Amino acid sequence: MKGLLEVYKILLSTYGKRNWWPAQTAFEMMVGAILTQNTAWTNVEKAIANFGESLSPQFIEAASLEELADIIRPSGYYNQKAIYLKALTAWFKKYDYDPEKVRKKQGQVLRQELLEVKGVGRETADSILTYALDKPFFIVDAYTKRILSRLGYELPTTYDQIRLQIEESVPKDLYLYNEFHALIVEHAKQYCQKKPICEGCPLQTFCAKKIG
DNA sequence: CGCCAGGGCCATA
DNA sequence: TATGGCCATGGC
Repeated sequence: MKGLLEVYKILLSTYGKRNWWPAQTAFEMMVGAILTQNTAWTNVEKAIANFGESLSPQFIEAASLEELADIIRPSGYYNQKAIYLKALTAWFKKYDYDPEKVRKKQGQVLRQELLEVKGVGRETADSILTYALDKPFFIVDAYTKRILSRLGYELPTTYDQIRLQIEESVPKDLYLYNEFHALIVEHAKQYCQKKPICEGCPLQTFCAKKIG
């Protein structure tokens, strides 16, 4: 994907450093990654707020599925996500709920482990790896595919093919992956919703160049 | 009222 | 491997 780094630079100069992901702790980040699946972040915020002071792996381990579902109700799919949070927490317990212990393992190994957790698919795994565990894997979400497609890039069919192509096109750097994805989300929210807003779009020139 | 949001699971062919 | 149904709330 030629010119992808240029896209990153334009977005960075336009929106500035994002300093993502909005979470206080690694565990809160992981919880947010589950709750935001196909869900508006504003609803996730309500669910997070409902935990109050008890957003901890210990609380989720002890809580019943019914209690959990009731707390996370605003985030939608609450019955499924309650199960997912339990599964994620059970995985985390193997590391004594200690993010530093998790980070001692290799990224590829952790990715496999995460994909075996019910409710953690590729995008969620890569989000957790990049934003909570310091293991760089480029996150391919709906926004990423939409923007790249509109810029004129031909995208492969599977998630990992797209991810690998992107990773081959930019320096393999945790900080860059972190910022780039955050910038993509910010840009998409402003200009790349279902109905595109090309007026004032900072990628307009680049976009026109690729599409013609 | 209908559409959609920072997906993933499962069954099916 | 690739579709399709399903899950569910809140904002617009």
